Amino acid sequence: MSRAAEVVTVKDVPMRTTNVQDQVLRAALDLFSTQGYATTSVQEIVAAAGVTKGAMYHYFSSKDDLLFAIYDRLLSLQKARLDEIVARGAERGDAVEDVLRAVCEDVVATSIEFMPEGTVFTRSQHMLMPDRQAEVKRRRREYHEEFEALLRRGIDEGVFRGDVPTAMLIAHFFSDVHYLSQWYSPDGPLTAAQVAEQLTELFLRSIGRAPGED
Amino acid sequence: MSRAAEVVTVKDVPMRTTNVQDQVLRAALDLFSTQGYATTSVQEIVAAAGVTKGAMYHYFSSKDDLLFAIYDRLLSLQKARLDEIVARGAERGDAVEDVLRAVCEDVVATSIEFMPEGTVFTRSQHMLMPDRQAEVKRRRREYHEEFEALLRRGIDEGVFRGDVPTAMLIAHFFSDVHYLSQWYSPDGPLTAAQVAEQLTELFLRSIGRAPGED
DNA sequence: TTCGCCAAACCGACCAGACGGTATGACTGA
DNA sequence: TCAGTCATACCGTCTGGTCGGTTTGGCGAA
Repeated sequence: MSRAAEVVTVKDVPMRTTNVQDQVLRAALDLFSTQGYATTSVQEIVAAAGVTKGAMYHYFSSKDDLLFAIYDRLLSLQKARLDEIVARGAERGDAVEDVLRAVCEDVVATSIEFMPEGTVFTRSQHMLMPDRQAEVKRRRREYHEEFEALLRRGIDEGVFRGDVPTAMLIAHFFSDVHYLSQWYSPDGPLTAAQVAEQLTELFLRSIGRAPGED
Repeated sequence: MSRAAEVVTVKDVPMRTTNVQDQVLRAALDLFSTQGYATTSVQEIVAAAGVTKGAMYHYFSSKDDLLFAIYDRLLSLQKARLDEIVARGAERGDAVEDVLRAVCEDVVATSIEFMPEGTVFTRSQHMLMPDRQAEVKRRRREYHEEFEALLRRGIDEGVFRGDVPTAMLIAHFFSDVHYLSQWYSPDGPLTAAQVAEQLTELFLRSIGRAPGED
């Protein structure tokens, strides 16, 4: 992201520019997640954001750019959190199960917190320009590879089962993450933390070494 | 395969009408699944199907109608298969785990077979007209309720765990089903049957009664 | 303090084209 | 002749994007 990274924030100056970007992005996220990307017009976005089309096109080069900015923010955030949890686990010398549990619970909780982003992600990824789409795929793969390293370590140490391809285990877990927006509601009986804990527990149990396995 | 199962084929009659419908639906499915619903124009569909717009609008009332027809076919098919498997299990007196296993493996395998439909389903459900969308939701709920009945039976019989809400168990399983189109490729190393068996096994292990549970 | 100035921020009218959908009528087999 | 089937031409609407011009605010010079 960091499109507005170099905006110098002098005290007292209300930095209008960042505000416009924020408002537009917020409105775009809201509309994309409820109506879908293709059915939301730029006109609608700028109206909801309270700015004009001219202002929007001053900061974003295209409608596609808005979509990518949303992805970018989510991908960066989740990757940073993953890195941090893995690093902390390593320096503490935690058991691989505990690290994986922390990772899983965090990504579920974060995905709930950023559910609109997730909705847009699932529905509209194929609408991105091809190069942007490739970039998104690349960064997702990076994330999965770091996740897979944990799985492999657990398999090598004999705490996770080795009879199912890691690719399937990865898909098995991230399916839950991506599916959240299809069923979870914060108004329902379950808190985000409960969902995170229970889904993680289900996953960990399914990948645990089978009783009779060598 | 036999995707066009109930088409009545009168001898010698080239059944043009059904052909037009089929061709249009096939083309729509193909384009919707690769480009997305909103970004595919009616013009493209009829061109790919080798018919004209006039012909298409003779059989379908709107573009929305095409989308719904795709959903309708998939929902009907999977519901019918579920009903049949449950009924067969009941008359044979099979154990609930075995019935559930058969159901899970079948829905995974079927979802792989009809993956384009699944892709469209996931991406474009929110583009349907509100009443159609409600109809889709209603039929999905029906399906889930029948699935939930199996879970409840298993919980009552003490073979499935009772400490996680059934709603979450349902979501946990169907997340795998919906996520298939995001990662599975028939050209990859895994056959559909293998994926069905392994995902089902992962699910069944995660919902099995915990060792220390009462 | 005030003025002049300039770059960045922003405005909003405008465009070419594509869209979903329709009106009309020709063709065809019964 | 008549109902069903389809081709063709067309319509009004809306889209993402552009562009010439205007406003704004910070700042050096007077």
